[in-house]
Amino acid sequence: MPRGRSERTESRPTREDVAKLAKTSGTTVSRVLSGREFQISPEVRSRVLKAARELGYSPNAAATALRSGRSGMIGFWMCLGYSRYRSQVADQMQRILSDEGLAMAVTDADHEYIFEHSISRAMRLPVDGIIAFDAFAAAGAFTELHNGLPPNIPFVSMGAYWSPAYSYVGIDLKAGAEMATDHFISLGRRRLAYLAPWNSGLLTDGPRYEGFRDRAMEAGLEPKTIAVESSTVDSLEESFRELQSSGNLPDAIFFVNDDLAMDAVPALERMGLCAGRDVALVGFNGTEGTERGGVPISTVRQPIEEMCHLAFQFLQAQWDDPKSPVQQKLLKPELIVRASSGV
Amino acid sequence: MPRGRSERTESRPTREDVAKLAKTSGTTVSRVLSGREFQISPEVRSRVLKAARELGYSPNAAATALRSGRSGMIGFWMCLGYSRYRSQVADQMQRILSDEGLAMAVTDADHEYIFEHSISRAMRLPVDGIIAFDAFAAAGAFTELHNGLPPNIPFVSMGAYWSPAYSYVGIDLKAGAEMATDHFISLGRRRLAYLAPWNSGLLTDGPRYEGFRDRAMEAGLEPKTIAVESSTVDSLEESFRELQSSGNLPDAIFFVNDDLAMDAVPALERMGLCAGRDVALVGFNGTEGTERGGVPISTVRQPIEEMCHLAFQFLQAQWDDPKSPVQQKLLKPELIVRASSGV
DNA sequence: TTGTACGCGTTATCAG
DNA sequence: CTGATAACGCGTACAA
Repeated sequence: MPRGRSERTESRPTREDVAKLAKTSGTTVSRVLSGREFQISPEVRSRVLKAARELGYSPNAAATALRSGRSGMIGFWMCLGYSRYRSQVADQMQRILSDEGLAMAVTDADHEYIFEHSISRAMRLPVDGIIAFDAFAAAGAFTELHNGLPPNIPFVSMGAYWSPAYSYVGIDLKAGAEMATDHFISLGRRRLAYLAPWNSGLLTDGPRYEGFRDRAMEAGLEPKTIAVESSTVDSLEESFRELQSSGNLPDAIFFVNDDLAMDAVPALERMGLCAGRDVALVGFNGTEGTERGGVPISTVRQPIEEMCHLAFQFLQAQWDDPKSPVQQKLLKPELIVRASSGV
Repeated sequence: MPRGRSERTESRPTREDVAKLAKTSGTTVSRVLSGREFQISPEVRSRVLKAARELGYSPNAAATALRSGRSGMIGFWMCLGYSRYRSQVADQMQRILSDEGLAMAVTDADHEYIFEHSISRAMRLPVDGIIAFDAFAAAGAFTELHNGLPPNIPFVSMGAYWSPAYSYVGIDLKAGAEMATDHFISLGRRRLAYLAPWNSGLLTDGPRYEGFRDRAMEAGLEPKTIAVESSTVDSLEESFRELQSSGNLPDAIFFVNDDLAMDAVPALERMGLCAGRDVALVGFNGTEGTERGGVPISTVRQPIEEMCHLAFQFLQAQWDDPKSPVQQKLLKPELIVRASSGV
């Protein structure tokens, strides 16, 4: 279907095209389509609506954002990639923003070393604010970019990483790891291990490892680590069998995330071992699904809802008063004890 | 809200602010920061750079997009949410776009019934093109929105759903399901079942189910279905045990996705059964990870790379010539036979 | 090599 | 209720 009889080229129709077709002014077109309750005569309104449909008109987002100064979009920086936890967080944030009439644009917070590039790409989006979730270098890169100045766009980071220069809702992962480790110790477990994928960079580094290591050592125990190849039942089984054959299978394992802990149950079963009895397991994140199952998984639950709500509040504070001081809060996770750590 | 006259408020610095501080013109500022190779005297260049840093200036994305007509952003509509497959597709697309100097903004393609709302939210972003992946109602809603006109913004859908009115790279899921089913039959399996989560809407509907059902019936077999509660080992085990106790355990199961198939292996083991021997398994999507493992999973592999590359090419075609005809291609998946379907 | 001037498509203000 | 008109911040032809 060819475009209407106007002399326009094949480019996108503008407000004025609609106005001409509806025999009215551009202003009126905007008013009708704005959604807000203006006083418009029914005839004009319907003419505008008809013309807009006919031309397939939709407002130019860039122009709207430029003129109004707001886009109704929040940039959400996170690592795309397979994780139940991330998925839940994104979902929760989406829900909060949606309730506020805001939309969420997710941009990939790549890997650390190309973050500078990544950040400039993400900046190509007109957003009213930015929330960075578990984005390692986000806060740092942002600091770098603004050279110590307050950011010219509301920015909040949340999750595992943050920069002292900006608002954040952090999670005290180390405290979580300590809880899990203390839990093992109080249960009388003596051969503790911390398990993470070998290539995650989290095996012998980061707050989870540190919390585990410190508490284990304080208790006079050796803080062993287990590197796995990937997040699969088979990979776990392989690692466990190796340890078993060398007589080094732990009696308690703290996992870097719940997905691994959940897969460990069938892995142990294949070896004739019982999670909770032979080996105590504690996962991390408090992912949905850990509670269901033949062996419900003990886990260190992240306060996802609180984190997201707070992050949004911190953003709102910056809207209300651009020169308000940074707001920073460190949340503690919560240990949830279930069958997998021994009855 | 006081609009700054000559005296700036606390709002974001503009090009002119930088120009003033660097004692030059806005044009020069743009030229220096544009990245392109303009002839600028070293002194002026460094003054501009310094001033920009000092003010924490970054160009207004909306203004840039409005003026240039391009944002360098591609809107990627997909369902956020836990799935290895989706994750891989997003990653692949991100890579392709990144290589082209483009950025990707992911917006959640919600649930079907609120898609109209969802689409208008996504439209608030100035993007140079839109790729919709496995977004059920995207194509339909787009059609609705444009009332049969060519979309005023390059649009391509890819994956399981599409609209005949627009460019798409579809995947023939039904053909994939047929391959899997034929495979079972050729192996001599007679008690076939198709397994999906009960709440996915895919259990007795959609091309996967249809392909399975048709081929099973053509072979004179009863096309049974298995509804599971969730994607966990435990949930699968429960379903299997129920079937077993009523003497209805199939000897071949076709899964709606690989994640479920992978979890089925340990679930069967818990029951003393062996995947591949007692029950043949075929997954769906060809997810990374299916090939590794004690029992490598047979799967119907989606041509992720080809799909993404083609979708991008179709987008490019619309940039090169906005009135180019729609391009549509249906890709066939590929059956990959591994141990899980019986040696 | 640098600067001036215009307009991208929209929203907001202010007259009628 | 409706319609001119002035920005919003930037890219770029054109002039100097």
